[in-house]
Amino acid sequence: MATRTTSSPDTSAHLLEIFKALANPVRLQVLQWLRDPEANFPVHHGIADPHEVGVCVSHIQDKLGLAQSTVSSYMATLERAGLVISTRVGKWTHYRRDEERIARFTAELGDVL
Amino acid sequence: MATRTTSSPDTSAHLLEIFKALANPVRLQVLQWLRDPEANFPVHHGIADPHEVGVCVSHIQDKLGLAQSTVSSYMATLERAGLVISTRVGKWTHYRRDEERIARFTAELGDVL
DNA sequence: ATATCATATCGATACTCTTCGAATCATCGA
DNA sequence: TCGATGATTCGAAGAGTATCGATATGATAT
Repeated sequence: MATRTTSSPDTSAHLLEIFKALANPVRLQVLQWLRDPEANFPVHHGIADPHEVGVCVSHIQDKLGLAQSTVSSYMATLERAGLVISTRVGKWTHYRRDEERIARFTAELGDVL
Repeated sequence: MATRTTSSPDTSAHLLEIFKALANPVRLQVLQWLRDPEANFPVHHGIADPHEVGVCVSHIQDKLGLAQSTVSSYMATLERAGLVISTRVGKWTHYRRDEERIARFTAELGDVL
């Protein structure tokens, strides 16, 4: 039985926010990289597996080659859209995909689009 | 047997173009209105059913209350993204959803996102 | 406490998008 | 062919986004 843990009505405004977040090549790329953290990022300093906590901002920044402030702001945008979840472990902020909400988005998109 | 008529590989660039087209409240709204032309727009002057040809720009413009040039440009954006199809009947340009491509987009989004 | 490291926020600048009105193009009817 | 009507294209003003460097916050270790 798949109980819906996270609840949020996916309003039209929120739908728009998701599309805006995805309408940028860098953010879209990062989201896709995060599908397979081990394949796309170096392992983090002894921290548990990346599927748990995610990938820290510095690694994403290294791979993108953009300013740190830029990356931070992009990740915040993705988080506001509900596409990623941030977890702070010590001084590192890790981001991982919110698979549940992404799945719900792609699944229900046909009904609302 | 569902044969794929329209072929286009849905490249990452095209995916981005779709998201950009959808990342605007007006364009998103029009696309949703076009799901049910009869319910959302007045019937056009004797022309066949709106599912065939679609809705003409003037009707969309009336409903939106934006300048005609603006509406025209929005519809062109939606068309470039492959979300609508335009059909010229006399002096009227009609737009309807490209249901096949929209369906493919929503169906395959889970794989690519 | 303080120095240091990872992130986040702020302020500026360049670029893109939104939206308009005016000019142009296309089609129909007289 | 001419004038009217619908649509597209063009050029401009304002709003929003991308991106940076500088500064601020939060955490760790000394």
